Amino acid sequence: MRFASELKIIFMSKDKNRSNCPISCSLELWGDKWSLLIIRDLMLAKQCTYGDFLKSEEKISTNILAARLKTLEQHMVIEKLEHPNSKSKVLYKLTKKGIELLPILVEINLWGEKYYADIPDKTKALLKDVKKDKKSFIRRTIKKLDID
Amino acid sequence: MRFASELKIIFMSKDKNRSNCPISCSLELWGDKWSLLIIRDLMLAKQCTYGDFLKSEEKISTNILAARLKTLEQHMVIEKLEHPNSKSKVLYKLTKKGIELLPILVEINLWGEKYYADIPDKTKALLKDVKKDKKSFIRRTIKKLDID
DNA sequence: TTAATTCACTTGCAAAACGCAAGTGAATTT
DNA sequence: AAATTCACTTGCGTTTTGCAAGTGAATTAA
Repeated sequence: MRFASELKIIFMSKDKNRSNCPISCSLELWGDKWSLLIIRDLMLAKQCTYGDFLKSEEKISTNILAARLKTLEQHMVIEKLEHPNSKSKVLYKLTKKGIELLPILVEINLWGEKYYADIPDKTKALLKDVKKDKKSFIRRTIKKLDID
Repeated sequence: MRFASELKIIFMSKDKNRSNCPISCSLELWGDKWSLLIIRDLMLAKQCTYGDFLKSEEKISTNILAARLKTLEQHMVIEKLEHPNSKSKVLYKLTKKGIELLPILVEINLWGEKYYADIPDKTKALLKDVKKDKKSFIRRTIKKLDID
């Protein structure tokens, strides 16, 4: 099935967009309940293994995780790296395109903080930092993520 | 069924969240391929009828639209108004909570503009304005949406 | 050196969500 | 009075999700 499924990607590359609206196009790629959580994990941890994602609080199921990782990789939002000291482990990290989703995640975080209760202390602390100087927070975080 | 379905909202209010992460909670509410397009339409048009949403380029199907409008209303992101000169029409508009999604939509728009081609001229013009002064754009747009 | 464990996935299957087309009843227009 | 518009609802086939169990390669433990 390897070859067949790769052909599928090349020739049937998920037909036409609904529209050229950048919001609509973006949602077609990562507009679901899981993709941005994967991105979030990578923003916080810089690099994650498959198992790391599974350990996250929201308990994504393994088949969904595999599917999301595949399409995010196909669309170059994330990339795979080989683990420095293990052939059986795989490292995932954000590409530049993925890192640039940070401002979106920041705004979602701020909105969510305003309308949901019992925000974890760790998140609160982070958002306090964000609110002190949003631009600087984003610049600093991107810098951290950018270095290999 | 009116009363029964309202009881359902009160007593069976869609059990537990996956986590208290504000991103995760936000995605549970509007993390799908359609909700933010409804919000987008309301940001641009200020008020929409049911039919207006159906006319949007992305062609949401009517049952999905009805479902999304219901949950967005239940969570007080949008509200219904009676149409000034027709009993058969319904007007939808954003609440304060909904209006405050604007920064998220702006960032999605900017990201999407960067990574997708053939962005409509109207959107390009809007984003040019955004990039000139993001804060001012958001302030002005919120002001416009706020006035009844 | 072999057996157990870990790792990144895949597979099967039931349940839920989606997408399309057609239908409904009240309000409005012709 | 009849036709049309309006905001939905309903039915139904297809797709996606979520859960549990399985797979094979790599690593660790015995």
